[in-house]
Amino acid sequence: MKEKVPKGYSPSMEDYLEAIAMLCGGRRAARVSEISRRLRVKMPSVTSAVKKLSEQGLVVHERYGYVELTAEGDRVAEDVIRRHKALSRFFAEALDINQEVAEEDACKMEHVISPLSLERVIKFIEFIEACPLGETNFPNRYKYYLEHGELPEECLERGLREKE
Amino acid sequence: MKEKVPKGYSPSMEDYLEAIAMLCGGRRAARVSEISRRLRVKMPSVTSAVKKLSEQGLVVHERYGYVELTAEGDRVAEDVIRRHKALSRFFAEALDINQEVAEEDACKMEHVISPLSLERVIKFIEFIEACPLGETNFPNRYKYYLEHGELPEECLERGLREKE
DNA sequence: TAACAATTATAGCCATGGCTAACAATTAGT
DNA sequence: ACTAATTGTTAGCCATGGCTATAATTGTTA
Repeated sequence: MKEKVPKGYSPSMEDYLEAIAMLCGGRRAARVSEISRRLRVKMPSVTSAVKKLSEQGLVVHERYGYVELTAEGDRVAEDVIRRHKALSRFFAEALDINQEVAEEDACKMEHVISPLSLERVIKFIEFIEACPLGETNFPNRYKYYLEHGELPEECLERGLREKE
Repeated sequence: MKEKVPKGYSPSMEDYLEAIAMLCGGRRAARVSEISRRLRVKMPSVTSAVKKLSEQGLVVHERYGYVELTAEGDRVAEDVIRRHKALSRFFAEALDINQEVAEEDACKMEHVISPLSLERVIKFIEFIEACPLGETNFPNRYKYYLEHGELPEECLERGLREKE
């Protein structure tokens, strides 16, 4: 019972937890070599990170063996993944960015976004997906603007009407 | 002529450049103590950062004197500021996040966002500001959804119409 | 089962970027 | 002009998180 309660973890440690959770994928545990490959760091970096995480009670790891998340580690990892998914969906679906770049940006931003902004990003996606306005819906108009550099007709017409 | 051409700078160094540019604000140069206060780091941290920046040709600094950006330093700083402004406007105007949190998030994300995503964020703001649809415009609908947790009428009606 | 390959760990280095404590220069007050 | 306060620098510490080189363990296979 000496926990600092709602701790924050470094981007690096969050990356390790996320990678381990993805590798475990429900079933088996993760190997050091797998984590190393996934995060594109060398194995000694993984070993020392895992050591640190295990001292913090986030993973269990026996020498030359598997790496597994503890309940707490899993909780943290799932939260990172939640942030990641929200951001990558936002980039891909709302901003119309290709999947690869969307993932890359999500990977970096997931560590720094505030809880409030995260919730708003999620609301935003919910909203644009739940509000289906056919041809005139928001994503379509936005994409038209992206492609043509000009506003679509609907916007222009109404804009003019307002002005006079 | 030994430059690595389109270098990338660390978040920390970008923060220093940004702070110096803001403090110089066109006219006078910056003092170490000002940078220290603005970034909430101690003065020795500033001294060593400034030393590094001057080795990289981004600032000019004479002992016990002022810190000024070089042309190159100014170029980099302006780019950081551009990213910052785009992001904070996006958070504040598009996601309806209060100014303070918008600034905080922009401060962190400005260092990691990809050029593509940045451009899209800018386009996004341009779009929602340029497409004025009165009561039924996108920001209004989104804010309605934020406040009520329910889609506004326009969305619901059309959504139903589509289904049958 | 002995030896080799693959995997993992350890030791120890390096860069980054904070910090404190102590010292030095500059500026201001009298 | 002298001294005190302010400002800035230096030296040196620490944590983080990479890395290489080398050692240890495990698993496989002849």
